[in-house]
Amino acid sequence: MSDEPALRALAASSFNLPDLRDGQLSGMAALAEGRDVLAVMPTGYGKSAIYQVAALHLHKATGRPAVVVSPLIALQEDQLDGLSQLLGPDAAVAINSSHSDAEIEDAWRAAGEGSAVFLFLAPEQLAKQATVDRIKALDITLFVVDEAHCVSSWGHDFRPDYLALGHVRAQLGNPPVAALTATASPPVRDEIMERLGMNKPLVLVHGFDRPNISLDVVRHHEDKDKRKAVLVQVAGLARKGHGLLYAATRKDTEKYAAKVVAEGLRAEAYHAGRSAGDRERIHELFLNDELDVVVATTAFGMGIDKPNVRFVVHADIPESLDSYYQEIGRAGRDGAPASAVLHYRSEDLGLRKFFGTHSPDPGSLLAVLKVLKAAHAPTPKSSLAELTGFKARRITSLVNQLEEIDAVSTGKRGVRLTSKAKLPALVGDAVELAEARQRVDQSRLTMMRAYAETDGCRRKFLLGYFGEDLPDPAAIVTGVLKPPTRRRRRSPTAARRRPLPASLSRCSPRWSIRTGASAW
DNA sequence: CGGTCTTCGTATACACGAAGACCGGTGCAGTATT
Repeated sequence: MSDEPALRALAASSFNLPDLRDGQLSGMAALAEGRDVLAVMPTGYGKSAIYQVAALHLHKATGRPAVVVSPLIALQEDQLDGLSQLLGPDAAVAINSSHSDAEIEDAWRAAGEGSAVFLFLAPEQLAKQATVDRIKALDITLFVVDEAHCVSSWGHDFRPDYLALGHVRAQLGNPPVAALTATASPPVRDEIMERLGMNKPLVLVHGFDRPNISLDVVRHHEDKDKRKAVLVQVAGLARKGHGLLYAATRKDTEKYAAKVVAEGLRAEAYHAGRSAGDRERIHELFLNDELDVVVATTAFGMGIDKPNVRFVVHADIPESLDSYYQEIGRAGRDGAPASAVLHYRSEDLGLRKFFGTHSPDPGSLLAVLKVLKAAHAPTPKSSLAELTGFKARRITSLVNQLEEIDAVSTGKRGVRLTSKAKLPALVGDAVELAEARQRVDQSRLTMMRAYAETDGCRRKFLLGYFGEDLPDPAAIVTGVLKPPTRRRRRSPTAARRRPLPASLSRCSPRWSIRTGASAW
C-alpha cells in the first residue's frame, strides 16, 4: 500500500481527481502492486480512473503501456479524446478498423517507444496472432477489460472472441487484469473471473443501491392496451423531463417514436439499423437536452452518461435483471428522483426466449473435430475455416464450445485435438453444454419474470439478486450506515443520508447496500 | 413464442376471417463498390 500517496497525488495532478471515492484508491493500489481487480460500479462512478491512474503510475516507472479491451469503437475514440486532452496527444492510441494502416503503425510505434500509456483494442483484434505477438513484445503493464460483462453476455455467441481473452492474457505472460463493469450479478462476476483467469482478485462493488430511482411494474393482458398505456405514460413523463423508452424491436422503436412525436414531443428512434450519422446526431441531441425521448433498442446505452435522465420506461421485458439494472441505471445519475417503469405481459417473454435460444449444432461440431483429427497438428483457425467452409466467426464459436469441454485447445500455432475420446462422444458433451447454457439463459429470464411478477418490494428483489453472494456479510449494512468494522467516522455517510422516496416506503431499508469491498 | 403481413377462400357484401409464412438484438472486421 506504499504507493497510495503517489497514486492519490497522480490522480489529482494528472486526472483532476482531488477526491477519490470508495474503492477507487484501493483498486489503483492493487493494480499497481500487480493484483487483479474486478470493479463493479455504475457508469459515472469513476471506475475508469482506477485503471487509468494505475496505468499512468506504472508507465512512469517502466515506460510500458497498458492494453484496454473495449467493445465499441465509438467508446474507444471517446476515451482516446478524453485521455489525450489530459495527458497529451500520443498518450492513448487505438488499433481498430476505423484507422488507416499508417495510423495503426503510428499507434504501434507510440506504444513501442514509450509515449503511449494506453493501447485500446476490440477483442476481435486479439483474435489475430500477429497482434497478440506484437503486444507481447510490448511487455504491457496491465490488461484492462472494459464492459467486462460482455465476456458473459456476448461471448458465447454474438462476439465469441470475448471468450478467448483469458488465453490472450496467458499468452501475454499473465499481466495483472482490471475487469470493469457497471452490472454483474454474482454468477456473472464468477464467469468474468473464470474466463479471464483472474487470480484472487480484489472485488470492488459500489454504488448499486439507487434510492432515488422508483421502481414500478405495470402488468397488461392485451398488447394493444399495453401500447396505449406506454404511450400515455411516456408522454406524461416527457412533459416533465427527458428520458428513455426501451422497446424490443426496431420496428417498435419507430412506431413509438412516431406516436410520441404526434403528441407534440421531441423523440427519435434509435437502433442499429439507423445510419452512423443519425445515431451520432440523436446521441448529441439527447445529451444537449434537445430531445425529450429516445426510443431505443438495446443498441442505445453503453457509454452514455447524462445526469438528468428522469425516466427509463420499458415497453418490453429485457432478457435479464442484469440488463434491466444497467438500463434503468441510466436514470437519475444526478441524484434527483427518477422513475423506472416496466410494462409487462407474460407473452412478451416469447421474444426473449427466441433471442436467447441458440440450439446446439452437432453436425458442425463434428465437422470441425474431423478436420482436427485428420490434421495431427495444430491448425490455425483460418485453415479450419477453409477446410470446413464455415465463416471465421462460426469457427471461433464452435472452437470455443469444444474448448470448454476440453476436447481441443488453442495454442500459438492453432487449434489441436487434445481429447482421446471418440468424436461422437465429444459432440455429445458439447451439445450437453449448449443445452446447459440454454437452461442458464432460461433461468436468467425466469429471474426477470419473477421481478415483473413479484408483489413484494422490487428494490429488495433487485438488491437481493445482485448482492446475495457478497463475500463479506458486513457489506450488507443496516440503513445507510457503514459496516462497524470500518472507520467509525460517520460524517461522510451521514451527509448522504436521505429519506426514501414515498414509493419505496414499504421496502425494508436494511436491504440498502452501501458498499461491499472484499478480497477473494 | 407471438405479432404481423400475405394469401386465399367464401361466394357476390366490394369484405372479412382463417391459415400459413415470416420475422425478430447487440458490433467487430474485411471486402466490394462508389
